[in-house]
Amino acid sequence: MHILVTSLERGFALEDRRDAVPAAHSAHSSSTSGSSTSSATADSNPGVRIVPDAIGLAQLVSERERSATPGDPIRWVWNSQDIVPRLLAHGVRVGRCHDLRLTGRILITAGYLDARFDVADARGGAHPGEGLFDLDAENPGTVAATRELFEAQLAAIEAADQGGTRKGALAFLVGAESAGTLVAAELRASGMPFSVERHERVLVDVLGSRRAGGRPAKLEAAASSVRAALGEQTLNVDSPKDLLAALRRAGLDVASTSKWELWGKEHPVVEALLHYKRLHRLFTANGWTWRDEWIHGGRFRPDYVPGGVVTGRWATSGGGAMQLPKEIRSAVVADPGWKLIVADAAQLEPRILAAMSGDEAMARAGAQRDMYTAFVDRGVVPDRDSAKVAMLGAMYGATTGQSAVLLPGLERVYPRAMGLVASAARSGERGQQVHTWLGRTSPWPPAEFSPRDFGRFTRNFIVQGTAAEWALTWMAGIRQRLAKLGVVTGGATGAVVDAPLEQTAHLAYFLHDEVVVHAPAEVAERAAVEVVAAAAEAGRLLFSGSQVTFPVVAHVVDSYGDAK
DNA sequence: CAAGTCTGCCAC
DNA sequence: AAACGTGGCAGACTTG
Repeated sequence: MHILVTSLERGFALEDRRDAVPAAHSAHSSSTSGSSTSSATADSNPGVRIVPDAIGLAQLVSERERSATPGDPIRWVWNSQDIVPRLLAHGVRVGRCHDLRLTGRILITAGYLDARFDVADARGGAHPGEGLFDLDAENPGTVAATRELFEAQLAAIEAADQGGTRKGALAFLVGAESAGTLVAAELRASGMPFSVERHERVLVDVLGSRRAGGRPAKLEAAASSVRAALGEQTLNVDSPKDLLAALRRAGLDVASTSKWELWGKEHPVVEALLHYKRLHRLFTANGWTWRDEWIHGGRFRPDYVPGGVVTGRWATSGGGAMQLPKEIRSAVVADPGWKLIVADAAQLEPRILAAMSGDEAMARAGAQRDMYTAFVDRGVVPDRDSAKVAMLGAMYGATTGQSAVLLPGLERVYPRAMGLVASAARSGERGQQVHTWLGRTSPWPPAEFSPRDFGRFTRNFIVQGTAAEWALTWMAGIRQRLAKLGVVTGGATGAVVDAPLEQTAHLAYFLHDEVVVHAPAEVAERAAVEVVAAAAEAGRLLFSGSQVTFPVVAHVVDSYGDAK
């Protein structure tokens, strides 16, 4: 059963759809069908209900979720960005949804859906200028417009999947993308446990004590060391321009002040400056100011942005969540009586390439626990480090350096895999679109573009984007599996809605190919098993028949810093 | 002086 | 002044 929800400032409208699979409809003749449905009102359409606020909606959603059964599941249709966080604020979780905004973006980028259905424009298909998600109780025509948008999306997905090589891939992608919105909202709602005390220990150890209005002692000392090494007592170390000039006066042949350029240069200032840079970075990016802004109530709550990257990867907004340096991960600590499960997928992108290319030889390597070691055993590369560099170079489009040297070896042994990324690169160079495994489509190049650069982009897009699809599938599976572990501190088990986030094992952090789960200690080992199992299941769901495996290393620890 | 751009570094 | 993909962010620097 589909249940369509539109939101507004003062309340919500909700419409039941009893037909799980809509009958054939005229998604592309909205100008006529729209006029006939736009007059629908709550009175004339008994399927439409209007609730005054988020609490009312939460109650309704909760009731419907409880009534759902495995044989009669509910799929909520909405802009989850607007609605899910408000439901979570009232303690209500849902099982499945269809996100209109992210689905629309996928379909429109691919050219499967007319751009006039773009939710981002906040216009209903048949009602230009009318806010899709700005429903007014006196203007329930918006419900009809939203329903029309949904049906147009379903029709576009159906048509694309019929024409695609793998039936149902796009529908699966839309489901995974939508599930991602639920995961993202729950990640933010639950947050990652973070110990201010442990963080303080790191800062004091590395930087010295916090000093009101000033810089900590060790940071100042490091700056002084740089000035001393350069013999320039008044140098402003934080000014790249001044620093570069000072370095050159000291006889260093450098064109910038960056680490890679300093590295290896013979001069006493190098070590001092690299040390200062490390301290300065910690101070500015993850120091006291960062903590005051982002850590509240023992939780780090970054704002995850599903689909925030063109490839389908997530982005985050605020707090630098996806750059959390290893240096401060020791401050991520489980609550008393709880554990963290830190899990990361081993060599995810090479495995993705092996699976999606159907390269038998690479798939055999991908069936091994350590794919890179399998490359070495095969005699493709001399050592494991070379294997890693070569694979990354192949997926990024390296043309020089060590990885480029190793490429011919890879091409000889793994022709189909290398051929796939080379083909994607050629498409980009010609200004064409490419597709991930599940059918996410790359954007068109800008009017002025460098063929070489855009080729490298599309080369990487297919692998990075498919890896993101695997990760979405993995997390959606983890979410479902953790919910089944049930409520430990009381209440019923089973239905998602009955497992409040704060009381049961939940996802706490995500980083492309890595997750952190926060779980009561008594279910931590079981949660770790589920995380590993969800990875294997994600592999089967995406690449049924492939021998490539997706091993996950899961550590049950008290602190993120204790994992590897 | 606010807004935009550049530099450099963190993550994958 | 990066080579070799995707990002976010702080602080310096530039511009209107």
